[in-house]
Amino acid sequence: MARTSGSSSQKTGPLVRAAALRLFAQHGFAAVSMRQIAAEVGVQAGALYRYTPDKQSLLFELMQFHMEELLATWEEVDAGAAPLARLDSFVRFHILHHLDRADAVFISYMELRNLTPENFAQIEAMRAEYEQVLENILVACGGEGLGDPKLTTLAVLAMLTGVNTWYREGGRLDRETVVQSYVAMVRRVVGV
Amino acid sequence: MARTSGSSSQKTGPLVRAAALRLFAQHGFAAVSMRQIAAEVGVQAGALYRYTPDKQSLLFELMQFHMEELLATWEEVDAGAAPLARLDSFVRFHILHHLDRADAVFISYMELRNLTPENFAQIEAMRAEYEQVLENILVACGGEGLGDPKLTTLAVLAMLTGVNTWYREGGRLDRETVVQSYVAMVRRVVGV
DNA sequence: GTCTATAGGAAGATAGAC
DNA sequence: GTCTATCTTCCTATAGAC
Repeated sequence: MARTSGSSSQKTGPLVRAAALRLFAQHGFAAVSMRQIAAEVGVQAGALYRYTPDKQSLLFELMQFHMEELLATWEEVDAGAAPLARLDSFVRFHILHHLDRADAVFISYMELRNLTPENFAQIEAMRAEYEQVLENILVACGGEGLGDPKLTTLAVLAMLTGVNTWYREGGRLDRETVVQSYVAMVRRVVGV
Repeated sequence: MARTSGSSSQKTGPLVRAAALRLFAQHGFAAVSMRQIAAEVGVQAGALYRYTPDKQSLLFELMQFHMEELLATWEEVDAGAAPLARLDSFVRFHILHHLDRADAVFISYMELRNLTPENFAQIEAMRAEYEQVLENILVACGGEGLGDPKLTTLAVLAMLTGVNTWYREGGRLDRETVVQSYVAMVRRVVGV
Protein backbone atom coordinates (compact mmCIF):
# COMPACT_ATOMS: atom_id res chain seq x y z
CA MET A 1 0.00 0.00 0.00
CA ALA A 2 0.89 3.65 -0.44
CA ARG A 3 2.13 4.95 -3.71
CA THR A 4 4.51 7.84 -3.66
CA SER A 5 3.34 10.00 -6.53
CA GLY A 6 0.83 10.20 -9.37
CA SER A 7 2.06 7.21 -11.35
CA SER A 8 0.35 4.02 -12.65
CA SER A 9 -2.40 3.75 -15.23
CA GLN A 10 -3.85 0.61 -16.78
CA LYS A 11 -2.36 -1.33 -13.90
CA THR A 12 -4.77 0.05 -11.33
CA GLY A 13 -7.81 -1.90 -12.49
CA PRO A 14 -6.23 -5.32 -11.90
CA LEU A 15 -4.75 -4.10 -8.63
CA VAL A 16 -8.18 -3.05 -7.43
CA ARG A 17 -9.62 -6.48 -8.20
CA ALA A 18 -6.68 -8.24 -6.58
CA ALA A 19 -7.00 -6.16 -3.43
CA ALA A 20 -10.75 -6.67 -3.27
CA LEU A 21 -10.33 -10.42 -3.74
CA ARG A 22 -7.88 -10.68 -0.90
CA LEU A 23 -9.74 -8.42 1.50
CA PHE A 24 -13.20 -9.88 0.79
CA ALA A 25 -11.80 -13.37 1.41
CA GLN A 26 -10.09 -12.37 4.62
CA HIS A 27 -12.74 -10.20 6.26
CA GLY A 28 -15.93 -10.71 4.27
CA PHE A 29 -17.61 -8.46 1.72
CA ALA A 30 -19.68 -6.44 4.16
CA ALA A 31 -16.79 -5.93 6.56
CA VAL A 32 -14.48 -4.42 3.94
CA SER A 33 -14.79 -0.73 3.07
CA MET A 34 -13.94 0.92 -0.22
CA ARG A 35 -11.42 2.96 1.75
CA GLN A 36 -9.62 -0.24 2.82
CA ILE A 37 -9.43 -1.47 -0.75
CA ALA A 38 -8.14 1.90 -1.87
CA ALA A 39 -5.48 1.93 0.84
CA GLU A 40 -4.27 -1.52 -0.22
CA VAL A 41 -3.94 -0.33 -3.82
CA GLY A 42 -2.37 2.96 -2.81
CA VAL A 43 -5.03 5.38 -3.99
CA GLN A 44 -7.84 7.37 -2.42
CA ALA A 45 -11.33 5.89 -2.19
CA GLY A 46 -12.83 8.09 -4.87
CA ALA A 47 -10.38 6.78 -7.47
CA LEU A 48 -11.85 3.27 -7.23
CA TYR A 49 -14.99 4.40 -9.00
CA ARG A 50 -13.00 4.72 -12.23
CA TYR A 51 -12.80 0.90 -12.17
CA THR A 52 -16.13 -0.23 -10.81
CA PRO A 53 -19.56 1.42 -10.75
CA ASP A 54 -20.02 0.31 -7.15
CA LYS A 55 -18.97 -2.19 -4.50
CA GLN A 56 -21.57 -4.78 -5.48
CA SER A 57 -20.32 -4.91 -9.09
CA LEU A 58 -16.81 -5.46 -7.82
CA LEU A 59 -17.99 -8.57 -5.95
CA PHE A 60 -19.98 -9.87 -8.87
CA GLU A 61 -17.12 -9.46 -11.33
CA LEU A 62 -14.81 -11.43 -9.08
CA MET A 63 -17.27 -14.30 -8.80
CA GLN A 64 -18.15 -14.20 -12.48
CA PHE A 65 -14.52 -14.38 -13.51
CA HIS A 66 -13.94 -17.27 -11.11
CA MET A 67 -16.81 -19.35 -12.48
CA GLU A 68 -16.02 -18.60 -16.12
CA GLU A 69 -12.40 -19.52 -15.60
CA LEU A 70 -13.41 -22.73 -13.82
CA LEU A 71 -15.60 -23.88 -16.69
CA ALA A 72 -13.14 -22.81 -19.38
CA THR A 73 -10.17 -24.43 -17.73
CA TRP A 74 -11.95 -27.74 -17.37
CA GLU A 75 -12.83 -27.61 -21.06
CA GLU A 76 -9.12 -27.31 -21.80
CA VAL A 77 -8.09 -30.05 -19.40
CA ASP A 78 -10.80 -32.54 -20.30
CA ALA A 79 -9.29 -35.09 -22.64
CA GLY A 80 -12.60 -36.81 -23.27
CA ALA A 81 -11.04 -40.17 -22.53
CA ALA A 82 -12.71 -43.24 -21.04
CA PRO A 83 -15.22 -42.48 -18.25
CA LEU A 84 -13.09 -43.72 -15.38
CA ALA A 85 -10.06 -41.79 -16.59
CA ARG A 86 -12.19 -38.68 -16.91
CA LEU A 87 -13.43 -39.13 -13.36
CA ASP A 88 -9.89 -39.33 -12.02
CA SER A 89 -8.93 -36.36 -14.14
CA PHE A 90 -11.86 -34.32 -12.85
CA VAL A 91 -10.98 -35.05 -9.22
CA ARG A 92 -7.39 -33.99 -9.78
CA PHE A 93 -8.41 -30.88 -11.70
CA HIS A 94 -10.99 -29.78 -9.14
CA ILE A 95 -8.69 -30.12 -6.15
CA LEU A 96 -5.66 -28.43 -7.69
CA HIS A 97 -7.60 -25.68 -9.44
CA HIS A 98 -9.38 -24.80 -6.21
CA LEU A 99 -6.26 -24.93 -4.06
CA ASP A 100 -4.62 -22.45 -6.43
CA ARG A 101 -7.53 -20.01 -6.04
CA ALA A 102 -8.38 -20.23 -2.36
CA ASP A 103 -9.54 -16.61 -2.05
CA ALA A 104 -11.84 -16.75 -5.06
CA VAL A 105 -13.29 -20.09 -3.94
CA PHE A 106 -13.93 -18.77 -0.47
CA ILE A 107 -15.69 -15.69 -1.79
CA SER A 108 -17.74 -17.69 -4.28
CA TYR A 109 -19.15 -19.84 -1.49
CA MET A 110 -19.50 -17.25 1.24
CA GLU A 111 -20.75 -14.17 -0.50
CA LEU A 112 -23.55 -15.51 -2.65
CA ARG A 113 -26.05 -13.85 -0.33
CA ASN A 114 -24.56 -10.45 -1.07
CA LEU A 115 -25.37 -10.65 -4.77
CA THR A 116 -28.41 -9.00 -6.29
CA PRO A 117 -31.01 -11.53 -7.52
CA GLU A 118 -29.96 -11.05 -11.16
CA ASN A 119 -26.29 -11.50 -10.40
CA PHE A 120 -27.03 -14.48 -8.17
CA ALA A 121 -28.98 -16.18 -10.96
CA GLN A 122 -26.04 -15.82 -13.33
CA ILE A 123 -23.56 -17.32 -10.90
CA GLU A 124 -25.94 -20.12 -9.98
CA ALA A 125 -26.39 -21.04 -13.64
CA MET A 126 -22.65 -21.47 -14.03
CA ARG A 127 -22.45 -23.50 -10.86
CA ALA A 128 -25.21 -25.78 -12.14
CA GLU A 129 -23.31 -26.18 -15.39
CA TYR A 130 -20.21 -27.26 -13.50
CA GLU A 131 -22.20 -29.74 -11.42
CA GLN A 132 -23.61 -31.16 -14.64
CA VAL A 133 -20.10 -31.85 -15.89
CA LEU A 134 -19.43 -34.14 -12.96
CA GLU A 135 -22.88 -35.70 -13.05
CA ASN A 136 -22.39 -36.68 -16.69
CA ILE A 137 -19.07 -38.28 -15.88
CA LEU A 138 -20.53 -40.19 -12.95
CA VAL A 139 -23.41 -41.50 -15.03
CA ALA A 140 -21.01 -42.52 -17.78
CA CYS A 141 -18.96 -44.45 -15.24
CA GLY A 142 -22.12 -46.29 -14.26
CA GLY A 143 -20.75 -47.71 -11.05
CA GLU A 144 -22.84 -49.98 -8.89
CA GLY A 145 -22.75 -47.42 -6.08
CA LEU A 146 -24.33 -44.68 -8.13
CA GLY A 147 -27.70 -44.25 -6.48
CA ASP A 148 -29.27 -40.88 -7.19
CA PRO A 149 -26.83 -39.19 -9.61
CA LYS A 150 -27.54 -35.64 -8.44
CA LEU A 151 -27.13 -36.52 -4.79
CA THR A 152 -23.89 -38.36 -5.47
CA THR A 153 -22.60 -35.45 -7.55
CA LEU A 154 -23.22 -32.98 -4.75
CA ALA A 155 -21.70 -35.29 -2.17
CA VAL A 156 -18.53 -35.72 -4.22
CA LEU A 157 -18.22 -31.99 -4.93
CA ALA A 158 -18.63 -31.13 -1.25
CA MET A 159 -15.94 -33.64 -0.39
CA LEU A 160 -13.54 -32.24 -2.98
CA THR A 161 -14.11 -28.58 -2.23
CA GLY A 162 -13.70 -29.32 1.46
CA VAL A 163 -9.98 -29.77 0.88
CA ASN A 164 -9.69 -25.99 0.70
CA THR A 165 -10.79 -25.63 4.31
CA TRP A 166 -7.92 -27.63 5.78
CA TYR A 167 -5.08 -28.04 3.28
CA ARG A 168 -2.01 -25.95 4.04
CA GLU A 169 1.05 -25.73 1.78
CA GLY A 170 4.03 -27.35 3.47
CA GLY A 171 1.82 -29.29 5.85
CA ARG A 172 1.82 -32.98 6.70
CA LEU A 173 0.38 -34.08 3.35
CA ASP A 174 1.55 -32.87 -0.04
CA ARG A 175 -0.75 -32.14 -2.97
CA GLU A 176 -0.04 -35.34 -4.82
CA THR A 177 -0.86 -37.46 -1.78
CA VAL A 178 -4.10 -35.56 -1.29
CA VAL A 179 -5.09 -35.91 -4.93
CA GLN A 180 -4.42 -39.63 -4.99
CA SER A 181 -6.31 -40.19 -1.75
CA TYR A 182 -9.35 -38.39 -3.10
CA VAL A 183 -9.15 -40.15 -6.44
CA ALA A 184 -9.31 -43.44 -4.56
CA MET A 185 -12.13 -42.29 -2.25
CA VAL A 186 -14.24 -40.97 -5.09
CA ARG A 187 -13.85 -44.22 -7.01
CA ARG A 188 -15.10 -46.08 -3.98
CA VAL A 189 -18.03 -43.71 -3.42
CA VAL A 190 -19.13 -44.26 -6.98
CA GLY A 191 -18.42 -47.96 -6.77
CA VAL A 192 -16.09 -48.40 -9.73
CA MET B 1 -41.35 -7.48 14.67
CA ALA B 2 -42.86 -4.55 16.49
CA ARG B 3 -44.22 -4.95 19.94
CA THR B 4 -47.18 -2.81 20.87
CA SER B 5 -46.43 -1.78 24.44
CA GLY B 6 -43.94 -2.21 27.27
CA SER B 7 -44.45 -5.92 27.88
CA SER B 8 -42.06 -8.91 27.96
CA SER B 9 -39.26 -9.62 30.38
CA GLN B 10 -37.17 -12.77 30.61
CA LYS B 11 -38.32 -13.62 27.13
CA THR B 12 -36.32 -10.90 25.46
CA GLY B 13 -32.91 -12.52 25.89
CA PRO B 14 -33.81 -15.64 23.90
CA LEU B 15 -35.62 -13.51 21.34
CA VAL B 16 -32.48 -11.44 20.82
CA ARG B 17 -30.39 -14.54 20.21
CA ALA B 18 -32.98 -16.02 17.88
CA ALA B 19 -33.17 -12.82 15.85
CA ALA B 20 -29.39 -12.52 15.69
CA LEU B 21 -29.08 -16.14 14.59
CA ARG B 22 -31.53 -15.69 11.77
CA LEU B 23 -30.19 -12.36 10.57
CA PHE B 24 -26.51 -13.30 10.80
CA ALA B 25 -27.24 -16.43 8.78
CA GLN B 26 -29.21 -14.54 6.16
CA HIS B 27 -27.06 -11.46 5.64
CA GLY B 28 -23.78 -12.12 7.43
CA PHE B 29 -22.47 -10.83 10.75
CA ALA B 30 -20.89 -7.65 9.42
CA ALA B 31 -23.90 -6.77 7.29
CA VAL B 32 -26.38 -6.91 10.17
CA SER B 33 -26.78 -3.90 12.47
CA MET B 34 -27.85 -3.91 16.08
CA ARG B 35 -30.80 -1.80 14.94
CA GLN B 36 -31.94 -4.57 12.62
CA ILE B 37 -31.78 -7.13 15.39
CA ALA B 38 -33.66 -4.80 17.71
CA ALA B 39 -36.34 -4.17 15.10
CA GLU B 40 -36.82 -7.91 14.63
CA VAL B 41 -37.27 -8.36 18.38
CA GLY B 42 -39.48 -5.30 18.68
CA VAL B 43 -37.31 -3.09 20.90
CA GLN B 44 -34.97 -0.16 20.39
CA ALA B 45 -31.28 -0.75 19.75
CA GLY B 46 -30.15 0.42 23.17
CA ALA B 47 -32.19 -2.26 24.90
CA LEU B 48 -30.09 -5.03 23.37
CA TYR B 49 -27.18 -4.14 25.58
CA ARG B 50 -29.07 -5.54 28.55
CA TYR B 51 -28.54 -8.97 26.97
CA THR B 52 -25.10 -8.81 25.46
CA PRO B 53 -22.06 -6.67 26.21
CA ASP B 54 -21.50 -6.12 22.49
CA LYS B 55 -22.15 -7.48 19.02
CA GLN B 56 -19.06 -9.71 19.00
CA SER B 57 -20.14 -11.51 22.17
CA LEU B 58 -23.52 -12.15 20.61
CA LEU B 59 -21.84 -13.95 17.73
CA PHE B 60 -19.54 -15.93 19.97
CA GLU B 61 -22.34 -17.10 22.24
CA LEU B 62 -24.33 -18.38 19.28
CA MET B 63 -21.39 -20.37 17.99
CA GLN B 64 -20.42 -21.61 21.42
CA PHE B 65 -23.92 -22.84 22.13
CA HIS B 66 -24.04 -24.58 18.77
CA MET B 67 -20.80 -26.48 19.31
CA GLU B 68 -21.57 -27.42 22.91
CA GLU B 69 -24.98 -28.68 21.90
CA LEU B 70 -23.48 -30.66 19.03
CA LEU B 71 -21.00 -32.45 21.28
CA ALA B 72 -23.52 -33.02 24.08
CA THR B 73 -26.21 -34.35 21.79
CA TRP B 74 -23.87 -36.86 20.19
CA GLU B 75 -22.91 -38.07 23.65
CA GLU B 76 -26.58 -38.75 24.31
CA VAL B 77 -27.17 -40.42 20.97
CA ASP B 78 -24.03 -42.53 20.89
CA ALA B 79 -24.95 -46.03 21.96
CA GLY B 80 -21.38 -47.23 21.97
CA ALA B 81 -22.33 -50.24 19.88
CA ALA B 82 -20.21 -52.10 17.34
CA PRO B 83 -17.98 -49.83 15.21
CA LEU B 84 -19.95 -50.17 12.01
CA ALA B 85 -23.25 -49.48 13.76
CA ARG B 86 -21.68 -46.43 15.38
CA LEU B 87 -20.52 -45.18 12.01
CA ASP B 88 -24.02 -45.46 10.56
CA SER B 89 -25.41 -43.83 13.66
CA PHE B 90 -22.96 -40.95 13.41
CA VAL B 91 -23.81 -40.30 9.78
CA ARG B 92 -27.52 -40.21 10.58
CA PHE B 93 -26.99 -38.01 13.60
CA HIS B 94 -24.76 -35.52 11.81
CA ILE B 95 -27.06 -35.04 8.86
CA LEU B 96 -30.29 -34.69 10.83
CA HIS B 97 -28.81 -32.58 13.61
CA HIS B 98 -27.33 -30.18 11.07
CA LEU B 99 -30.46 -29.99 8.93
CA ASP B 100 -32.42 -29.00 12.02
CA ARG B 101 -30.02 -26.14 12.75
CA ALA B 102 -29.26 -24.72 9.33
CA ASP B 103 -28.78 -21.14 10.54
CA ALA B 104 -26.39 -22.05 13.34
CA VAL B 105 -24.40 -24.34 11.04
CA PHE B 106 -24.13 -21.63 8.42
CA ILE B 107 -22.89 -19.10 10.94
CA SER B 108 -20.46 -21.52 12.50
CA TYR B 109 -18.76 -22.09 9.17
CA MET B 110 -18.97 -18.60 7.73
CA GLU B 111 -18.26 -16.29 10.60
CA LEU B 112 -15.17 -17.84 12.16
CA ARG B 113 -13.12 -14.97 10.81
CA ASN B 114 -15.19 -12.48 12.78
CA LEU B 115 -14.24 -14.01 16.12
CA THR B 116 -11.51 -12.58 18.30
CA PRO B 117 -8.45 -14.87 18.54
CA GLU B 118 -9.43 -16.11 21.99
CA ASN B 119 -12.99 -16.87 20.96
CA PHE B 120 -11.78 -18.50 17.76
CA ALA B 121 -9.47 -20.81 19.71
CA GLN B 122 -12.34 -21.98 21.89
CA ILE B 123 -14.58 -22.79 18.95
CA GLU B 124 -11.76 -24.50 17.08
CA ALA B 125 -11.03 -26.73 20.06
CA MET B 126 -14.61 -27.95 20.09
CA ARG B 127 -14.55 -28.52 16.36
CA ALA B 128 -11.38 -30.59 16.72
CA GLU B 129 -13.07 -32.61 19.46
CA TYR B 130 -15.98 -33.38 17.18
CA GLU B 131 -13.65 -34.40 14.36
CA GLN B 132 -11.89 -36.72 16.77
CA VAL B 133 -15.18 -38.47 17.51
CA LEU B 134 -15.55 -39.48 13.89
CA GLU B 135 -11.87 -40.29 13.47
CA ASN B 136 -12.05 -42.72 16.39
CA ILE B 137 -15.05 -44.43 14.87
CA LEU B 138 -13.38 -44.70 11.47
CA VAL B 139 -10.24 -46.19 12.96
CA ALA B 140 -12.32 -48.66 14.98
CA CYS B 141 -14.09 -49.73 11.81
CA GLY B 142 -10.69 -50.40 10.28
CA GLY B 143 -11.90 -50.67 6.71
CA GLU B 144 -9.52 -51.45 3.90
CA GLY B 145 -10.16 -48.04 2.36
CA LEU B 146 -9.02 -46.11 5.41
CA GLY B 147 -5.84 -44.47 4.20
CA ASP B 148 -4.89 -41.45 6.27
CA PRO B 149 -7.49 -41.33 9.06
CA LYS B 150 -7.48 -37.55 9.46
CA LEU B 151 -7.84 -36.95 5.74
CA THR B 152 -10.69 -39.44 5.51
CA THR B 153 -12.38 -37.89 8.52
CA LEU B 154 -12.33 -34.43 6.99
CA ALA B 155 -13.51 -35.75 3.64
CA VAL B 156 -16.47 -37.53 5.23
CA LEU B 157 -17.41 -34.51 7.35
CA ALA B 158 -17.30 -32.19 4.34
CA MET B 159 -19.54 -34.59 2.46
CA LEU B 160 -22.05 -34.80 5.30
CA THR B 161 -22.16 -31.11 6.10
CA GLY B 162 -22.57 -30.36 2.42
CA VAL B 163 -26.13 -31.67 2.63
CA ASN B 164 -27.09 -28.40 4.29
CA THR B 165 -26.20 -26.42 1.17
CA TRP B 166 -28.71 -28.13 -1.10
CA TYR B 167 -31.35 -30.01 0.92
CA ARG B 168 -34.77 -28.37 0.94
CA GLU B 169 -37.72 -29.63 2.98
CA GLY B 170 -40.42 -30.92 0.69
CA GLY B 171 -37.99 -31.31 -2.19
CA ARG B 172 -37.37 -34.28 -4.46
CA LEU B 173 -35.65 -36.38 -1.78
CA ASP B 174 -36.88 -36.86 1.77
CA ARG B 175 -34.66 -36.99 4.83
CA GLU B 176 -34.69 -40.73 5.20
CA THR B 177 -33.62 -41.26 1.60
CA VAL B 178 -30.80 -38.78 2.04
CA VAL B 179 -29.63 -40.38 5.28
CA GLN B 180 -29.63 -43.87 3.80
CA SER B 181 -27.79 -42.71 0.69
CA TYR B 182 -25.06 -41.11 2.76
CA VAL B 183 -24.82 -44.08 5.11
CA ALA B 184 -24.16 -46.24 2.06
CA MET B 185 -21.67 -43.78 0.53
CA VAL B 186 -19.72 -43.37 3.74
CA ARG B 187 -19.46 -47.13 4.17
CA ARG B 188 -17.99 -47.35 0.70
CA VAL B 189 -15.56 -44.48 1.25
CA VAL B 190 -14.24 -46.21 4.33
CA GLY B 191 -14.30 -49.56 2.61
CA VAL B 192 -16.40 -51.56 5.06
C1' DG C 1 -36.37 -3.19 31.23
C1' DT C 2 -37.20 -0.14 27.74
C1' DC C 3 -37.28 4.40 26.07
C1' DT C 4 -35.21 8.75 23.74
C1' DA C 5 -31.27 11.15 22.61
C1' DT C 6 -26.79 11.49 21.34
C1' DA C 7 -21.70 11.07 21.12
C1' DG C 8 -18.31 10.08 17.84
C1' DG C 9 -17.06 7.97 13.96
C1' DA C 10 -17.16 5.53 9.47
C1' DA C 11 -19.67 4.09 5.55
C1' DG C 12 -20.78 4.49 -0.01
C1' DA C 13 -20.71 7.49 -3.44
C1' DT C 14 -20.17 12.08 -6.01
C1' DA C 15 -18.23 16.82 -7.52
C1' DG C 16 -14.89 19.50 -9.17
C1' DA C 17 -9.87 20.90 -9.02
C1' DC C 18 -5.57 19.63 -11.11
C1' DG D 1 -6.49 9.33 -13.41
C1' DT D 2 -6.12 10.80 -8.98
C1' DC D 3 -6.79 14.14 -5.47
C1' DT D 4 -9.43 16.61 -1.70
C1' DA D 5 -13.67 17.71 0.13
C1' DT D 6 -18.08 16.67 1.09
C1' DC D 7 -23.10 14.92 1.18
C1' DT D 8 -25.96 11.89 3.45
C1' DT D 9 -26.71 8.04 5.89
C1' DC D 10 -25.71 4.67 8.93
C1' DC D 11 -23.11 2.49 12.62
C1' DT D 12 -21.88 0.81 17.83
C1' DA D 13 -22.34 1.97 22.20
C1' DT D 14 -23.63 4.89 26.22
C1' DA D 15 -26.39 8.12 29.39
C1' DG D 16 -30.12 9.19 31.81
C1' DA D 17 -35.33 9.60 32.03
C1' DC D 18 -39.30 6.85 33.16
